[in-house]
Amino acid sequence: MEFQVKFDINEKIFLRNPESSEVGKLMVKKSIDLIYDLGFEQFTFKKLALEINSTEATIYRYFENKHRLLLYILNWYWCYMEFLVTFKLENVVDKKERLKIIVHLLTHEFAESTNQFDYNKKLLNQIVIAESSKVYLVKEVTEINKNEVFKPYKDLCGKIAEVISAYNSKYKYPRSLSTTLIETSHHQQYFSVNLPKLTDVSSKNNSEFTNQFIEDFLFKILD
Amino acid sequence: MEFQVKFDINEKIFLRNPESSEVGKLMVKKSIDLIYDLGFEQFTFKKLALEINSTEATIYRYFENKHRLLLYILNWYWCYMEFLVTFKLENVVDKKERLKIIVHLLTHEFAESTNQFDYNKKLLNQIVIAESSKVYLVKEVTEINKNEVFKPYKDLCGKIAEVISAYNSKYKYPRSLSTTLIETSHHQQYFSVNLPKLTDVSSKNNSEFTNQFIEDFLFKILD
DNA sequence: TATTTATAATAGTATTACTATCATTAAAAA
DNA sequence: TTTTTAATGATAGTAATACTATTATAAATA
Repeated sequence: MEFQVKFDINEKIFLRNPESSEVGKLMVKKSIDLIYDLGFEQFTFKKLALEINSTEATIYRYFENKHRLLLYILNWYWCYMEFLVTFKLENVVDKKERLKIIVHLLTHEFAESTNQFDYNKKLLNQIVIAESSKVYLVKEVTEINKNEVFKPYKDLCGKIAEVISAYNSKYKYPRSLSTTLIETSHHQQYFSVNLPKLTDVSSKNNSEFTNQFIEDFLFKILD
Repeated sequence: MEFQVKFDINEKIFLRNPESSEVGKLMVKKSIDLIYDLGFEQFTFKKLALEINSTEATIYRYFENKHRLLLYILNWYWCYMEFLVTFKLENVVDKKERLKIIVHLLTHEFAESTNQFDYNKKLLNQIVIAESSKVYLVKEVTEINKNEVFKPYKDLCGKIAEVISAYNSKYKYPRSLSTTLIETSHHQQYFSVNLPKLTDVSSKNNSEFTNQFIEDFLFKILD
C-alpha cells in the first residue's frame, strides 16, 4: 500500500498556493532537488525557473522570495514529521519505547517513496539538516513569527515534549529538551559527516552514531 | 587592570592581515557592530565601507568576501572563548566547579570592555548566537575546512571535552557533548528570546534560564 | 631622493532580487 | 456558445549585490 499525505500549509507563507496548480507543485518539488544540489545561498528563482521550464515571474507569483519557499518546505517537513511521530507511536504503550521511536525518526533518513510526484524525502532530510536554521536565524524573525509560520515546529516540539513528560513528569524542561533533541540530531548528523572532529563518531554509520548519542543522553537525563 | 588579548588568526582566512593596519582593525571592529545591526544577510561590504569612510575595494583587499570576514570574527571568538575558559579554570580544582564555570561562560554575555579599540563583546556574543552556524552550514564546508579554519572551534570543543572526561572518564561522547553544550547554549538563548514557545523559559532572565537548563542536563548526563 | 606599498577614487561587469507590462491560453461562468 | 477571468510565458527593466580593474596620490621605507 502506498499513500500520500497532504497538509494545509499556513497561507501567510505563500502568495498563491503552490498546491493549486501543476507549475506550483513542480516548483516546490524541484526546489527541494535544487536547494540540495546548490545549497540555499546559491539557489535562485532564476535557476529554479530554468529547471521547471518556466519563468522567474511565475515563481514570484507563488512566493515572495526564496526564504519563503524554504519556509514552505520546512513547514511541510515539520507537519510530516509530526504526522510520522503520531503514526509510528500508534499502539505503542511502553513509554521508553515511545521515546526511542522518536529518536530513531529524528536521526534516520526517511524512506524514499516510489511515487515520482512525491518530494524526495532523502534530499528533504538533508535540507532540514543543513538549511533549516536559516529560516529563523534572521533579523526579521519576530516579524515573520507573528504570522504563526513556525507553528508546525512548535507543535512538533510540543508533541515530543508530551512524550517526554509522560515518561518523566517531574522533568522541568520538556520543551527545551525537545528542541535540543531536534537541533542536536541535525548538528550531530551534519558534524559527523562534515566536521567529524567535533563529534565522537568512529568511521562508519553516522545515523547510528547520532541515534546512540542522543538516546544515551536522553535517558540519562530522564532516568 | 585592563588588558587586551591578541590571537594569531589563520592566514588562510584573509588576503591581508587586518591587524596589520588601522583600516584593517577598524573594518573588523565596525563589521561586528554592523552585522549585529543588520543581520548577516543584509550586511554588505559597501555598507561597511561607508561606515569606515573607505571603499569596497579596500575591504576586498583584506577579505575575499563577507563569509570570510564572518569566519575571521568567529575564529577570534573561538580563540577568545578558549582563552577565557583557560583563564577562568586556573586554580580551580573541583571538577564539578570546572564544568559549572564553563556552562556559565557559554550562557552569559561577556563583560563589555571600556577600551574603545576592543571589539564590542556584547554584540559579538549576539553574533555568535545568531550567525555562527552560517559559516559551516554551506555547500563548500569540506573545501574550506581543508585550510583548518575551524581549528579554534575544534580546539575549544577539545578543551571542554577534556574537562568532561576529567569529571567522568567513562562517558563515551565527550566531544559530541561538548559541541552540544556550545550549540544548545546558542539555540536556547536565541529561542528563549525570539521563539519562547520552543523552550520552557518563564518570563525574565533568559541567560539564567539557559544556564540552569544546560547545567541540569549536563550533570544528569555525567552523574 | 627614489622606490615600494597601501589606499581612495572611480569605473565597470555579471548576477541577484525583484517589479511591471502585455499577449496568449485555458478554464470557469454566463 | 460566448464572455469573462485568471494564470502563464515572454519580455523588459531597475536597484542592489558581489565582485574586478585601473590609476593617482599619499605614506613609509631604502
